[in-house]
Amino acid sequence: MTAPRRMGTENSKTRQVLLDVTERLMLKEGYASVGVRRVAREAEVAPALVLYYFRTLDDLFLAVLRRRADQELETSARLLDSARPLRALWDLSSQPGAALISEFMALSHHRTAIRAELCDHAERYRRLQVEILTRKAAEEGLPLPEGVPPVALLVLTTALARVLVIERGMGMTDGHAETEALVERLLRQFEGAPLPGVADSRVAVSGDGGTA
Amino acid sequence: MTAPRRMGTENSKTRQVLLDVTERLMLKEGYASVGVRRVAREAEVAPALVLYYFRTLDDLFLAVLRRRADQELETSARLLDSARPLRALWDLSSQPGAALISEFMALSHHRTAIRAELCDHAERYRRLQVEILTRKAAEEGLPLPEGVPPVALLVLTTALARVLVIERGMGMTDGHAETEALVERLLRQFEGAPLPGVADSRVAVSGDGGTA
DNA sequence: GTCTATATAGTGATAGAC
DNA sequence: GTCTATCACTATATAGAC
Repeated sequence: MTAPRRMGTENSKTRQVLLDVTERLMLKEGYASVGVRRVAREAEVAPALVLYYFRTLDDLFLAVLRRRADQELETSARLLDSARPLRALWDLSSQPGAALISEFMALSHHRTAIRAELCDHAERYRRLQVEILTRKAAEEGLPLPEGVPPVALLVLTTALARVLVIERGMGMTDGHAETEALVERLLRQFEGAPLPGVADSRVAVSGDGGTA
Repeated sequence: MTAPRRMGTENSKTRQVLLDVTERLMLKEGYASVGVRRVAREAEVAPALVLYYFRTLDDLFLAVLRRRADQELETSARLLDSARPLRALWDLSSQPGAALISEFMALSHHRTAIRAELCDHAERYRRLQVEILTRKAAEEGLPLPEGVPPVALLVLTTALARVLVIERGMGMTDGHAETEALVERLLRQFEGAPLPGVADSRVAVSGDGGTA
């Protein structure tokens, strides 16, 4: 029954710096480069201070994940609720920072506490997006392809963007230009699509963009 | 000028076991779970034996990567050269073992020797597939969508399959059924597509599959 | 709130016996 | 070909001074 260890407050500036440093480190050098000493060095504080704000390394990772998850939920909700939700989703998922979630996926292989949090976030994130897309599809003229469930469109879009971001970060660019051109063409088709119910509101993957 | 350290031969059975163990470990618990002692324990040998076959841990990772890369090149070349190359590609990329490359991508963030090898493999892999797909598209009746560069089709297919494999491995299945149904529908369309040049050989993402 | 010092356990890698 | 023993280093985490 020893006294509980002391711990820093949530709104400390140092705490934010530690979160920033960890996030940057994960993106640049991968989760394995994150350690008490390394984070402390980058933040220019003593190693013990890291464990003053975060009891364990897992807590540090979890805090970074939660902050990012909240931010993603907020940003995506705002952007998706626009005139061009699909393009917004594509742009959002194509940001370099989107690679952070992939890093957490890799990390979660051997940190089970993180897997739970990550699965939870992914589920909430996807459901929120489906809800917004579906609502917009019902309410407005809807720039969305018919016959494709919003959730499938969501998975496809985010998956493709995510892989491109990761490959780009590794210096792989083979086929990216062609793929991005294809996405751009599809997005334009959705955005320029006529009202639902019209015959050629379908989305042709091939073709010159018109109905010939 | 000390004598070089001793080292095992390429075709040793123990060596193969160590490679198997490492690959399995990476898939199940992530690259961070791979260590000299852990691999030795799983293979039921002494830790020093791992470093007898692989001078450093990097060498072990590289050997696993190279074996997998060679195997992927061979398998994909064989499968892609079939009547339904796209479906073959999809099935191949959807195997659980495909997650290994993702794990190496994460690992390569802080092991530069691995990044080079991985980029090299990815480039050769993609080019081989493009070459086969393009050749088949030219030679045969071609079950391929027009207006979409083979390389873009390749990136799209492998990216989507990869993300689904990873998510499945984490227990996330949200939207997978709908996405797989969409892929299945597209694959069927390609396979059942008439000869190129015909008006409706285009690929409709929406619609009931016919030209209505 | 931040530090120094340290406990305890882990790591990759090496030398040399069998 | 496989082992035991060990070196040098790093890891997370804790205790307690300032």
